[in-house]
Parts: sequence; C-alpha cells; structure tokens
Amino acid sequence: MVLKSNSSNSGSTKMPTQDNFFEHVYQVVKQIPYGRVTTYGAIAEFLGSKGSSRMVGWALNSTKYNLENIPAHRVVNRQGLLTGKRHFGGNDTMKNLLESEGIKIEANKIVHLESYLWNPSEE
DNA sequence: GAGTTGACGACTT
DNA sequence: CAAGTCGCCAACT
Repeated sequence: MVLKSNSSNSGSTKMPTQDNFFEHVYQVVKQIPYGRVTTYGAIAEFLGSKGSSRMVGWALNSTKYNLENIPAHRVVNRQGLLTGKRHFGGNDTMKNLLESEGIKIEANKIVHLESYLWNPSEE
C-alpha cells in the first residue's frame, strides 16, 4: 500500500522515524506558492535524489492517502503536462485548480511553464 | 530475497 | 515527429 500493511512490522530495526522521503516531498509541495508550479525533477533534485523523479511521483501518490493540504496539482512533469490529472479522478479537476490560480492550460499542458516554475530552494 | 511497479526524464530508433 | 528503451531509487507483492 500504500497503506501500511501491517504485518510487516519488522519489528524493528528501523522504524521510520517518519517517512523521510515522503514527508520531505510533502513539505516541499505544500510550500509551493499560489499561482506557481514545480516539476517532479526539480523536487527530486532538491531532495538529493536527482534523476529519480519517479520517486517524487511515487511520494505524491501517497499524498492522497495522507489527505492534507498538498497541492499536488501544482506539480507537473518537465513538459508542464498534467500527467497526474488521471489521479485526480480523471476529470479536469487538476486543470481547473490550476486555472483558478491564474495558470493557463492548453491541451492538459501548462502554457509558459517557465513563467510559473517555482524552485524549492526559494522556499 | 527477488521481481514488479511507478503522478518521470532523457536518449535512441 | 512518434514510439520504444534505459536509467533512477524506493516501495510493494
């Protein structure tokens, strides 16, 4: 799961103090300012796992299980494509949210992504 | 412990 | 220009 499977508790050895990776991603995403977006790659790089943007997407996936104020809709891929929209129910929820923030979307893609791009280090 | 999956990214065919 | 392939790294089965 994404949901914690019990059984596993290994008992020990490592208890995650708190899922670092995920928590880290959450915090970064939560800090994305209104009207701004960021990319998986940027976050991955910021986390130090540069190149493993997949992990970011993975972490984001848990986002919905965590239900928090995580604006996952502000995270898009390198092309500014709303790849994650399918995880929002397959509707245009994501697009709507972004547009309501003043971001222009065209063909499920952010227009002038560079203009909206936000750097985690700016946080 | 090994194999599959994944909201990506960049390169190659 | 579109589709396929490899690479990253961590979690899940």
